[in-house]
Amino acid sequence: MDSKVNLTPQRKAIYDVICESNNHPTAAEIIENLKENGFRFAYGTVYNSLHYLTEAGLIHELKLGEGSSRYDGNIDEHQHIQCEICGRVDEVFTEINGEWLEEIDKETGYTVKSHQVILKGVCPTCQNQ
Amino acid sequence: MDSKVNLTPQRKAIYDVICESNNHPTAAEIIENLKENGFRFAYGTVYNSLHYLTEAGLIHELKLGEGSSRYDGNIDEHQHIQCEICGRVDEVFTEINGEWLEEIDKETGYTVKSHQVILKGVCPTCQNQ
DNA sequence: TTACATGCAAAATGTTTGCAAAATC
DNA sequence: GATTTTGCAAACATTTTGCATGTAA
Repeated sequence: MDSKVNLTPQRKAIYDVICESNNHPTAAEIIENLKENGFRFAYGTVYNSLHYLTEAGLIHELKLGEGSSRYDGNIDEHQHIQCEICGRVDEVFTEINGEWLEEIDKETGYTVKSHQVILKGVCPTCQNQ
Repeated sequence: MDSKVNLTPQRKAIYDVICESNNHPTAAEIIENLKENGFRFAYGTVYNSLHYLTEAGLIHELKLGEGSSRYDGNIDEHQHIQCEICGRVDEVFTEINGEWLEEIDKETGYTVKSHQVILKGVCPTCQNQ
């Protein structure tokens, strides 16, 4: 299916920024980053591309409740933790217990399709301050 | 500490709407609901009051990644599940495994302070359709 | 009187949309 | 030449802010 993905120069540049960033950038951060690299795309183009890349499954859109979405180039199943102090977002790969989801199914009557865990805490760097 | 909460008529009306709603209303829904009850507060006042009530610990603000916040009058520790089809939000009381959080601590180096789980699925009503 | 609350409108924020121009197949 | 993508600006929705007015200890 990857063969069908139409990676225009703009989309590629945006995708690269997301993958090279280690901090789940927001759209605004992506645009800023692009400027530093000499690109200057319109907001519309960036959001367009982000939607396209998300649709294509190359990136994930993270809505952590901050107002602006963040974007993640790692498409493996994982969760996120955000530092309350500096705001950085890191990956969490320890998976949630499957039994827990079954419990929810029973408790709520819902057919559970997906889950997103947003953890908050203090990152190692901020702990040393 | 509750004795210090200053429940003005506006705040009380807003609080009542949230508690009486069984569907975690958004600010817009709260305003609409207030209108039906004959109140007509300014947007600023409603947001002001929602912040106050959140600060006071009477309600919780839910950010489920929809663009707009929802508000919840149930302040017991619990999570939420949202129907992908009709959008309604229900409570989930089955708690997450404590060991899981300790794992995260070890894996990430973060001091985990809180966690929010957002489940998506299909509610019983929508399943029958 | 002093502090806090309200109403209103304007501003800020993040995102989406419409459309003409450009690029691609 | 048809389809898709881009760039830009305007529109949009939600939330926040500033300030004058009003209310309560």
